[in-house]
Amino acid sequence: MARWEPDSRGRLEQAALELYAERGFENTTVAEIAARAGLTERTFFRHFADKREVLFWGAPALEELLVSAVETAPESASPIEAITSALEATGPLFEQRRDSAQQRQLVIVASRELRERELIKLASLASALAGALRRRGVAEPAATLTAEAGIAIFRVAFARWLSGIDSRDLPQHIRESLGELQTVAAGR
Amino acid sequence: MARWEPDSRGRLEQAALELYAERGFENTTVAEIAARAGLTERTFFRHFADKREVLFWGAPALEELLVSAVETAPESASPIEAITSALEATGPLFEQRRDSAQQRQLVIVASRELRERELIKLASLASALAGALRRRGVAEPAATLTAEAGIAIFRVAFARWLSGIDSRDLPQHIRESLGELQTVAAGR
DNA sequence: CGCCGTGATGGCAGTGACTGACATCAGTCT
DNA sequence: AGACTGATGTCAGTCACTGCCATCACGGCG
Repeated sequence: MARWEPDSRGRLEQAALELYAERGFENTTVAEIAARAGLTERTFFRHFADKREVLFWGAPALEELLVSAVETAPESASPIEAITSALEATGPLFEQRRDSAQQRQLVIVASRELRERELIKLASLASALAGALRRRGVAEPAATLTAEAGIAIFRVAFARWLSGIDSRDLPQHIRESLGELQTVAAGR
Repeated sequence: MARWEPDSRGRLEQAALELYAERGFENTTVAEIAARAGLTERTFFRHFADKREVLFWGAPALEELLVSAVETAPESASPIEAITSALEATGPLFEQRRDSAQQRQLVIVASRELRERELIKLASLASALAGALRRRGVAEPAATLTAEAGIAIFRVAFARWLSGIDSRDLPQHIRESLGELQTVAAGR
């Protein structure tokens, strides 16, 4: 028999999400999260750098997916097209877990500290995307501007998709937000 | 005679910037900042909500300036034009203090916590700009997308201006970044 | 003239996030 | 069997941040 229950990291993630949702991020202590997971505070900090990070374990995989999608986009695709199609490729990753994504988003928007953390994750994503564009031969500042525009598109599309304002799927929202951005950028 | 030296808030800002620059944000305690300003830790927290906020006292004025510039832009101006011209209007505000803006930016970039705080300030700016656009009759999601695009333009332009890569002034960099964004958005 | 309210500050105890050092011990390797 | 490893626990310590109460120059007011 194993010495400890398995998947302590997953139990910590689960416990943290539950508690943040129940009583809010600010009103939850790390000791409480650890207790619910049957562990101690010290162990929490061995798995996560801080109290916020426990909600963002998916970021590295998302970044990897996006970057490789940009890198494998057809040579002929324009920068904004490469970024947009990469964003669309994240559809399956989110569509399955719409409910949990929604709950997580509710928790994040309810806390300033968590919003800050989300923003820096998105900024890191933008920076990685800009790097991938540069590897495709896109010069600065076009690479950075395109990546930032892509993140803006994603933010708007993701929010609309989560709000369930209509029944379109995430890639459709992304495509539509791209169109909107192109319209406003053109000065219409 | 005054009971205390005047401008304790300003002294705290000054001391904090100096110490963050000298030994880094992480290696500076609030007690040290307060001591250099001839005050106590408790007083620091009466003036600033936390250790990061001391670097961002200019944000409300910037937001006010940008919002009123958007609101007073000519009726005929397109949304992106209204935002861009508002951003250009911040030129004088920064041009005078280029050196201190540069030092401040060095401090911010060196610390993850400070970068997070900067990002949420910019996001709050974007949200305020989107609100101003809506008051001009711009619908969602165009308002949000235009505001976010404007912030991206500003970030790129500001960084290039600070880097001193050439001798153009901030409004010129903003105008140029707008052009770049329009080019990449169009799919070129 | 003397009393009183006000506002900025200091002092102090307490909570909670996070860290470093060391101990424990089931399972594994040799 | 004995050494080794890796995940966990224990504990003390630092520091950000908060609540509460004390202090006291200043300005007004009777």
